[in-house]
Amino acid sequence: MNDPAPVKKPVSLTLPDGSVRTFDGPVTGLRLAGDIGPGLVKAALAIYVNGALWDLKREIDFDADVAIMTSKDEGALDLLRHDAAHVLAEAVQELFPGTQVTIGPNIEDGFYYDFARDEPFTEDDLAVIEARMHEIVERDEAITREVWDRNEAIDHFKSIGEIYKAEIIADLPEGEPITVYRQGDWKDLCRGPHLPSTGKLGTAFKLMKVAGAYWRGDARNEMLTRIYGTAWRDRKELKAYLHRLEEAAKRDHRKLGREMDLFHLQEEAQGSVFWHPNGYTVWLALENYIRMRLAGAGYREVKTPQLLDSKFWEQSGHWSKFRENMFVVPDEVPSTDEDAPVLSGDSRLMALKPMNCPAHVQIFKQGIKSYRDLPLRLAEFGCCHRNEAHGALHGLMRVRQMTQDDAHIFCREDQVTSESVAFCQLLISVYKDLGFDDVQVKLATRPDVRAGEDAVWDKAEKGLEDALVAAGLEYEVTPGEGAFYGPKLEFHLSDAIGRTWQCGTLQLDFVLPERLDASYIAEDGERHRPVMLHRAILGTLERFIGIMIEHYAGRLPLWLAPTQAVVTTITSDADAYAEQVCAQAKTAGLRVKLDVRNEKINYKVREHSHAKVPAILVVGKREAEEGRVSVRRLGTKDQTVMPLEDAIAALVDEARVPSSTPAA
RNA sequence: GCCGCUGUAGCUCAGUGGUAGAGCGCACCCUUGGUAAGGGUGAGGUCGAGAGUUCAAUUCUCUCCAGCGGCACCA
Repeated sequence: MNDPAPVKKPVSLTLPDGSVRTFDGPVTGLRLAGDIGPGLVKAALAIYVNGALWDLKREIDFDADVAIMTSKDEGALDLLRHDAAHVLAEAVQELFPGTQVTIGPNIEDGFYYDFARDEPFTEDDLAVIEARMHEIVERDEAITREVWDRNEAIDHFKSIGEIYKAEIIADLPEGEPITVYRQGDWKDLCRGPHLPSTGKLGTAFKLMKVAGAYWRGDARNEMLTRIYGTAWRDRKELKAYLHRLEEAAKRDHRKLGREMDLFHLQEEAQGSVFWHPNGYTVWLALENYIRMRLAGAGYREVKTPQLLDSKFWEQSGHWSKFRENMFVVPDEVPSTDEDAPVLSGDSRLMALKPMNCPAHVQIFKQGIKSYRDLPLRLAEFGCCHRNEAHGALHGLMRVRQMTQDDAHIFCREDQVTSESVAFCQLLISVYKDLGFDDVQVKLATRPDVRAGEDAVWDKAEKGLEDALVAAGLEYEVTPGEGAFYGPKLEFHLSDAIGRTWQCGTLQLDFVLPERLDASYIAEDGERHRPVMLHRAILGTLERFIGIMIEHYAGRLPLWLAPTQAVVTTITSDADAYAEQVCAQAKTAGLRVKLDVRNEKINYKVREHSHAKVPAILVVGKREAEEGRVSVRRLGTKDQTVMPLEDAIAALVDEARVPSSTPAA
């Protein structure tokens, strides 16, 4: 029996300008482009069909709103980068037979592909692979989409030794079409869409680095070898991107920390910071600012022990949940005999605190608390130690000894929302004072394994959400990412190269008060559990200062700058006057240094500019005679000559701590 | 912790199977110069640590340590 000839149904496509083109049957994006103009065939990369992105060579057999994507479109880069990942994979499999492909998505600024190979790639391989990628682009291999049967696909990929691909297919939801993209002799399972041919990728790509990455992002799985690359529309964009990376490297807080003499790290205390006088000046300015803001928001500052007995941590739950991150110390007098073992026998175990919360609960528990005492807000610049994995350490951003601007709010359940709102408002106000407007906010909701009843979680999550809305914050929900004891808000800031770091946080906790038996007497005369809010604005002083250095490229606002002004001379004739200027500025409360070295003014200006000193007060014979100073501000070449008093007054005004009341 | 790379003077980096070099910085001398490097002289290095190969190792091999880039973890 013959199939009846398919009835050709006309297809009408509506273009973005509203015009409609009708074809006598199914039509590809490519044909539509040709119908519109030959230039478009060349420029077209893919086509939007009712909002979904399709391959140009896929037949459209129904009426639809369409838009042809060219490299100018937003989203074109994603497509380009995804194709670059495929070309990378093809190149790798050509060059290194037996290498398995896994996944290769586009990411911000580029793409990567994870390969399974006994021998990991090294950076030397990149040049060879990249050269092969260029060949594949030159071959201009046609890329075609095929829909496969699920089981056939699994069998096929298994048969060619691609067990990861087979696993991916097996895990795809039933009913999801299995699409395989063929480019030349090479093929890969992929959702698509893709460019019509490899030639469309162009030459504006570059392989950047190799790295290890766990299969499916799980450390229990085997490690794959990942190749990162970047891809752009044209060479000019690629060059601009590489330039951007170079510029970002100049703002690296580790580099600036050295250049500005702020801090250093050394291997005998890895992960713990040696703060130099300059850096600690910034620290103190920031800490005092936060101290002022907290006092204004009704917090009381406390200080709790560093070293606590292991039984304390057992009670808090840290011993079972967090011990691998804790520094444990035996409480024993070490042997003074050089040849004897340092420690012997069985001593009690102590641990350096990794968090402040259990200690704050102890303060709460002293005496009997009434509902009238709530909310009780206990703040501490708490120095904590966490034994972070070696590979996690990163300058100031990830350390082992950290000082949090920590506080715990003990309150009634009905106070959770108002406390959360107040916290968000405080946080935003602080970030604004510190120059950060661009904050990524995440609401991490209940994880699968959790303590507490769902009704409580409902309330807690809603409380946090309400707080975000009340504070006018945009946020993203990260489901399942909350702590086991409660949901949390995370406030992320970006570093110089776009990596984001969590700084502020607000976590609701219904578990710890229970575990440590904290209670208050309510109006009904009964004992009730308080709710605990763990919260930090900066997160840790270390990380926040690291972020600030990069954010400001070292050019800290005057109130935070270690040295606010340098007074320097043209010739030694003005030394006496310079000393007077310096003394007067100091008296006015400025952090000022005197530089009367026998060096040329060019040299001294250059040096202090490199050190990121915000203001240079140059004095020569003329200024000395007139009681004036020549002010040169960092980042400009301008010089303003003004009376000494005016210059000092202006600097003092600018150096005022934000949100502080001006001196009367 | 896992994968890759790196480790030479205070900093940035060159270099070599026969124990090392530059620029900047530093010290001293000359220079008193109006807003991003004035000139000269000099002092600095167990070439990350340990083992191995070798007549000889900073150089080659192995182990360890640390740093860097990712992954995982996380403020």
